[in-house]
Amino acid sequence: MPRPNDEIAAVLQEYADLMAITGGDAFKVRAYEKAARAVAGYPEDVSRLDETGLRAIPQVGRSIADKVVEYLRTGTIAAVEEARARIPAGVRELTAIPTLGPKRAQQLHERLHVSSVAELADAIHQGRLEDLRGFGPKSAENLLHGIALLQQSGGRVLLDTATETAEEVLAELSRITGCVRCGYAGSLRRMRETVGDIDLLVAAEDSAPFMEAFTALPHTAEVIARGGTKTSVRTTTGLQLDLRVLPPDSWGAGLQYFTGSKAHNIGLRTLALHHGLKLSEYGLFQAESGRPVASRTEEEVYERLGLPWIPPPLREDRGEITAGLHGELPQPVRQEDLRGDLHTHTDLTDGLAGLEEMVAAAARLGYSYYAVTDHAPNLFMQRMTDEKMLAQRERLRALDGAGRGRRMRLLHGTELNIDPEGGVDWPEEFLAGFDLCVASVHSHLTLSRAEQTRRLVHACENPYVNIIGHPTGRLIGRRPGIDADLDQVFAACARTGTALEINAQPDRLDLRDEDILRARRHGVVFAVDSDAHTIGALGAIRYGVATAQRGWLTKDDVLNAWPLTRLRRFLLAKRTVHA
DNA sequence: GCCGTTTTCGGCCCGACTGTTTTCAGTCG
Repeated sequence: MPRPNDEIAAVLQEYADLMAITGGDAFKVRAYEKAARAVAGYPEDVSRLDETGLRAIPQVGRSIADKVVEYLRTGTIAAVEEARARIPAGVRELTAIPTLGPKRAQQLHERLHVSSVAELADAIHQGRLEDLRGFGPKSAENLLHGIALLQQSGGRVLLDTATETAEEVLAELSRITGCVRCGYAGSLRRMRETVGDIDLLVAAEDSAPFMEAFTALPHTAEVIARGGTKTSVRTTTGLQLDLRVLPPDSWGAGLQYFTGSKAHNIGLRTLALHHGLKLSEYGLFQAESGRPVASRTEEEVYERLGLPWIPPPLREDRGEITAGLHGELPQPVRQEDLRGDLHTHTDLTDGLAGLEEMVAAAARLGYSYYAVTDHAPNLFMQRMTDEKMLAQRERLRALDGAGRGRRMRLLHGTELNIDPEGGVDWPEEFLAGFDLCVASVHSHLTLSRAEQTRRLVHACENPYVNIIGHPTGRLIGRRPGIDADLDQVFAACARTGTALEINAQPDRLDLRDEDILRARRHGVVFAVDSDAHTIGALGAIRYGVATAQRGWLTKDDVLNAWPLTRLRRFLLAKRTVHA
């Protein structure tokens, strides 16, 4: 189940959507949307706030605070119920169809009594759209197409897929004569966990050759829109790519604008207005004279607004503008800050590469230490035994000793399984032989919230458990993750000196950014781990780093960015307190 | 409905593209 903040945010968003469909005041609609976002991202549990506390949330005023109180008290909001009674849920679902927004969804509902995606498809096939003003043959075609796409997928792809596609296309575009600069923007540059479409930017005097090449790429399955500054295509895998070509002088402003997020940009524009400036994708201008002020680089644009350059993963309107104005923006952890990887596998369990191969690959990444953490025996299909684990330790120690000339030190660890009661695989005497232990939930994913919370807290209290691996167990787009009171878990981590993992595998990214932000407020430290089962998967660490950045973590918050001596002190401290 | 270094009233980001329009509304990002 979602935490109360998400649940309330969803209700507010639904109300906003329903209001938009009924043609309510657009500013009021936006007010509810903004409030929904603010509630979702608010670090405190909204269900524990009173009216005064609620009104301290940005964008929440008297009216919305009243509605939240009403929801918390009764589980429902009368105004939302009224709106629901007027607009069937299916009509709201219609707006998920690309090219169909609230206005046209409402028309379809009013005039054709369409109230679901399926009914819309029927209506189109029966030709009932034809006598509806504003809906021509092209609209009918686009809607059918959109419905098909909607049914095919959620539309969003994982970060690695998006990154790879973007890099391939950019490699093509960068080869075209006249390409001054190119890069990707949008949610991909902000490194959101999933990407709905990819925004590509090119700086060039003449856009034509780029638009031409873009529509002719092998990736391109269909051209959605084509113009002088923007062209959109859909790839063979159904992903939408948008290409914008900008004058080279506008590169910085364009990159800034198209990187977003939308909410971040609204904040910047508002700030610009206070400075008597106007910000668009073409640059920063004097509001009155229209005289250009800055546009060539992002740094320049931010500087003229009185801000330091804000790293894209932070541009989510989570307070980064205010922090920047006050000189309180964190220096986010970078991939080059990582000195090691603390959760990896070999072919002793379910990894695909041998110990020596994984170690060699890690050494090539320039790490100064590296932990091997194969699965423990309670994950029965891995057939782990004490003997196998001890034999691996001997091999690893030999490898570590043999590498005296090399810099990278090896740590022997394991990935323990947290059982339903919070216990782990081995007794403490055996655990004491490891340099570090990761402990993860692999089974019993449907226990109650109270049970999941208790088991994680109990695992934290084990003096040999150093890191909680992929804390929620979610698989993006496939599995929601366990239902636990994460704030209680975070508090337990902070209290016991247990780190939380940011698992870098693109289908996990667990913890996720918003939970990291909350955990950080509890004083938790983190480990950004690849959880690699293959040599190639070691490189996924970049997505973990991005997720850590989105959670505002500095290198001081991340234990595998620490020198080995400090890391060892952290690992041993927990055992020492216990002893 | 929210908000306040121009404001307690009157604003609220803004430009591009599409499709259906003969001048613009809707959608999107």
